[in-house]
Amino acid sequence: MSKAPPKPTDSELEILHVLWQHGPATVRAVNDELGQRRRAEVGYTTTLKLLQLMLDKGLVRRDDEGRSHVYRAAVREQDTQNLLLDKFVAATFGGSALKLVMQALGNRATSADELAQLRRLLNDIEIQNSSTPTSAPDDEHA
Amino acid sequence: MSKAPPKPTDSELEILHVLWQHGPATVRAVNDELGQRRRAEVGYTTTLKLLQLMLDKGLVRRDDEGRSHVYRAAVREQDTQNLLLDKFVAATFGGSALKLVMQALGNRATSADELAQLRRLLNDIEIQNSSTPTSAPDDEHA
DNA sequence: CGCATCATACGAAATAATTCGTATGATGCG
DNA sequence: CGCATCATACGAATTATTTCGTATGATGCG
Repeated sequence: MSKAPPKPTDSELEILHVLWQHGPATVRAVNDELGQRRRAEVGYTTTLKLLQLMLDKGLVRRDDEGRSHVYRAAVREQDTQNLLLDKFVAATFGGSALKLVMQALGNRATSADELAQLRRLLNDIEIQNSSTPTSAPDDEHA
Repeated sequence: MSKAPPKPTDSELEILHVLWQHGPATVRAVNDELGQRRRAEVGYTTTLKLLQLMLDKGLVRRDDEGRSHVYRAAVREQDTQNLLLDKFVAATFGGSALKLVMQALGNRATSADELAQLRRLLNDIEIQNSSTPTSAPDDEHA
C-alpha cells in the first residue's frame, strides 16, 4: 500500500476545495472558479500545470472525456483536513490538539448555537470513551 | 503603525518555540537546542541567518551582550498561534473555526480530563456571551 | 481544405524558503 | 605579538512552489 497521497500545498488545497464543492470538472471550469474566488485571474496553464502535478502526486484522478480531461478529487475532504490538522497541531501547538481547541474557542466569538453543538459532541465522545476504554477510535457507532 | 510582524515560516516557528521555552539565547544556544530536537544537526550559520531574517521581520529582538548577540522573541506565543490559526482555518476549513474544532475533537482520542476542561471552557464562554454579547447572532429564545 | 479555436504537454522563469560557504573582525592566551 | 578560536555578515547554491510562455495536436466550420 503505497497509497497515501502527500500533504497538498496551499494552491493545491485551493483546487481541491473547488473539486470537493463543484464535483468533477474540466481544467477550464476549475480555472474559472478559481478566478472567481481570488481577486485576480489565474492563467489557464497555471491551473493545468497544478492539476497535472496533483495527478502525479495522486491527489486527483483524471477521466478523458472527449477532447478535454475531467479531473476529480482523489482524496476525501475530511482525510485531507485531518492530515493537515495533524501537521499544524504538531508545528504550532507542540502536538496538543487540546491547546489548539482551547485557543480556537477562547479567542474568537462562539455563538450559543455553536456551543450547543460542541456540548453534544462532548457528550458523544464521553459515551464512546466509556464503551471503548483506552485505545483505538473504533467506530462502533451506537 | 507598521508594527505587526508577519506570519513566521515553519523554520522560524521552530526557532520561536526554542526562544519561548528557553528564554533569551545566543545563536549557539538556539542552534544546539535545534540540533537536539531534530534528527540531524543544523549548520550554525543557517540558524544565524534565520535569526537575522527574523530580526528584519520583527519576529525577534537582539541584545548585544559582549561579543555575541542574544536574541529573544519579539512576539508572544499566543498571538502567534492565533495568527497562524486564523490562516489555517481560512485555508483548510473555509474559515469555520467550529469545523476545525469538531474535526480536531472528533478524530482523535480525548480523555475524560480533557473533556472536563472543555466543558469548563464552554461554560465560561456562555457566561461571557450573556454579559457581553460580542458577535453571536443568537436569539434569546423565549 | 484552411484556419481560428481550444485542449494538453512541458520547459523554464519568478518567488519563496532553507541551507551553507567564505570573508572578516574581535578575543584570549601562550 | 601571532595564532587558534569563535562570532557576525552576507552572497549565493539548493529546493520547493507558483506562474506562465510556447509548442503542438485535435476539432469544428465556412
